[in-house]
Amino acid sequence: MPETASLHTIGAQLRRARLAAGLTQEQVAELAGISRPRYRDIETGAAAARATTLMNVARALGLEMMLIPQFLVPAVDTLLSPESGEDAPAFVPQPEPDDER
Amino acid sequence: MPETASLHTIGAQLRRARLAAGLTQEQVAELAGISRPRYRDIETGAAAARATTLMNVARALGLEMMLIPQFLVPAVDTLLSPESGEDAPAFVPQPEPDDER
DNA sequence: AAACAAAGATATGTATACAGATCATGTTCT
DNA sequence: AGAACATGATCTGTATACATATCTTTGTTT
Repeated sequence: MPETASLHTIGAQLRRARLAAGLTQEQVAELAGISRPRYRDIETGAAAARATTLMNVARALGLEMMLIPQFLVPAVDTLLSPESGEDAPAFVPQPEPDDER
Repeated sequence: MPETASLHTIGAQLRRARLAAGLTQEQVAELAGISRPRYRDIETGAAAARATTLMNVARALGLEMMLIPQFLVPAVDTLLSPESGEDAPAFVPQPEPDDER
């Protein structure tokens, strides 16, 4: 199963976002509502999460899972590449805010 | 767990993409390497797929799963809104309709 | 040094995503 | 009308995502 590559790619992205946010694995796991061993497996690419779990983890890290038409991927990558999340650390939304002000 | 809403949102997106591509559930299932009953459950939001399975299904439909920083979501949505169907079958998804049935 | 915190890792048990088979309910055609 | 096709739906069994507990390792701090 060459899906291992995808798992590793996702995991690396999560790890980068987590370190950028200054959070521990345990903190992200709790924010996402999963256990630390499970988050570790996801971040290291050792196991695949469910789509819903990945969405919760992503939100805990300030990311949103989206399905992008393939022909728009280069454009989206351009949006992503020049800048990363503002380096201002120290707070991350919770999974499923449910309400907006 | 109101993750049911997320499941239905994803499923509706897959269904729109599938119909726009003129594919049957069975064709998408085969392209994605899963069974038809499983694809049906995913498309109808009856069950959550694994992240890897969702990626395979998305690719079969010309979509790519991406993790987008939340502050960039509006910009990406703008990219998505004007066009989307690439060629043959003319069907243009609306900005965010509910569900069709 | 010891103490602590964060991450790596394994084991056991449960929930659920999967395959494959089967049957029913529409649709849309000659 | 039937026939072919697409979808909805349920069942049995297997693979794996999950929780929880425990232990080790590495890195940092006093």
